[in-house]
Amino acid sequence: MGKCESCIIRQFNSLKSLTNDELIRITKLKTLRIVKKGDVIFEEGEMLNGVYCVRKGICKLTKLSANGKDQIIKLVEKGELLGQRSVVSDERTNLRATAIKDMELCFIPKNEIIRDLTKNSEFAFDVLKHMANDLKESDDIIVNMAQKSVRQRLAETLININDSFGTNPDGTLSVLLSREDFASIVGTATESAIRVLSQFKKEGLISTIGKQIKIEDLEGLKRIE
Amino acid sequence: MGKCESCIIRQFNSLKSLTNDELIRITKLKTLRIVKKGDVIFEEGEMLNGVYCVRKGICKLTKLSANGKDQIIKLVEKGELLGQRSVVSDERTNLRATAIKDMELCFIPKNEIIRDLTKNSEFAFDVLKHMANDLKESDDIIVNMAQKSVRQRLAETLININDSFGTNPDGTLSVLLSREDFASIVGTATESAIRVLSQFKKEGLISTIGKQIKIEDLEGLKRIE
DNA sequence: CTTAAAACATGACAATTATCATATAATTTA
DNA sequence: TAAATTATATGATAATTGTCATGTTTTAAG
Repeated sequence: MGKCESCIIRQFNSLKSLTNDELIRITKLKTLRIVKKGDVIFEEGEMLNGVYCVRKGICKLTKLSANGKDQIIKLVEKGELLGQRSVVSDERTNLRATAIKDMELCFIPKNEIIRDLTKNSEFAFDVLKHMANDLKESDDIIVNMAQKSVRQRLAETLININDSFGTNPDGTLSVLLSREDFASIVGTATESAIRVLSQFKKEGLISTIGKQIKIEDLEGLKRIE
Repeated sequence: MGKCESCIIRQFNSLKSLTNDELIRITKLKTLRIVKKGDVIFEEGEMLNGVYCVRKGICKLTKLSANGKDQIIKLVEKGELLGQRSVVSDERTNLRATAIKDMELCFIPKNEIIRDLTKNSEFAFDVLKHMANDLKESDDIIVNMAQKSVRQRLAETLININDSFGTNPDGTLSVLLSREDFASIVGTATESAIRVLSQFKKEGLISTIGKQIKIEDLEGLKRIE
């Protein structure tokens, strides 16, 4: 297993604010976890004993609604931290994390993170900034959920995935989601999501190769308001 | 103007983690701001030069949607801090703050807050905890918006306001909101909010005295699923 | 390769919610 | 106090979205 000091991944998250000594400590304490597509990394309501640093892959954070449906709150990709909120609050997780692609995760024990948070205010400040950004994004999602149509939300979801995760060589979105996942991001019935995607296809905004989606008219999608 | 060291309000927010020296510095730098019901404390997109500590009153945080409607994201009451997110991120505000009752706010300059955040890791950690909690609440709201009906959301809103802010001596909710405000919390048309409230009234779940609302059957409201 | 299971797709219809119109009550202003 | 404005209320109707049924395609398992 590699050393945190020389790991590039940490440049993308708050761990970049740790000192060399702190990184050396973490290198000794961290454990690697390999997770396959579809596997659950942690359940909603679980007590987390640390945070995960995502080395490879992508996962979804979901919350089970009272009506039995899952709502996807966020997609987390390589470079991001997973579980900080629960560790910071010293509470059980409020979300479930499920791998969307095969993943490699570095698990860093809670005690070490807490220690660094209280000792290294630059690190604490950086984690704070990241959480502030998450909060802003969540607020935006609330407004979208409350004020926009399924059609608008789905168009934005496609645009966001395209922007954040990019495309494969053939132009299809690199993150492969099921229609149910799309419905779960947008907060609608699976059938409704399928229907709107079919509509987009008819309008020439997207094309599909199997369940892969390719954006054909990004500007057109943006124009859906 | 009073001294921060002896102010009770700060026990309710992160300022309680400041040292006595830091509080004395803040006392000298802070300014009092009096705001009347309906007044805007800061606009969406404004650059904030500090944070507000709410000494008295309540305000709403709203975001303007693309369709021109305001969405209420959060109600902030006495004891809470206002504007930390923007100050921490060093970004313009993403929300507008409007007083719902007459308010008294202590304004603490940004530099001082940033200084304390970087010097005092206990303070930084505490602000972090508060933001983690805000984030969790926002995630819950997303799920509610996405998965529950207007009727359910409005029932929950009444319950939350009752729990968080309590009632007047006559039993009516102590926070007086317009029907438009309710619609803006729930994310629906004003007419729809009015209709559902009328329905609740017919069902004996609430009663109204003018625009004041009194919860008559809390358990009944909770049963709406 | 064949079969079973899961995911995708679409029609028909019901339920929810938005919009527009209009009326009444409450509040503010002149 | 009267007039004007704003907030509340409700009906009628349209638009959106959900649910159930059913068929097809894709994927996984044996």
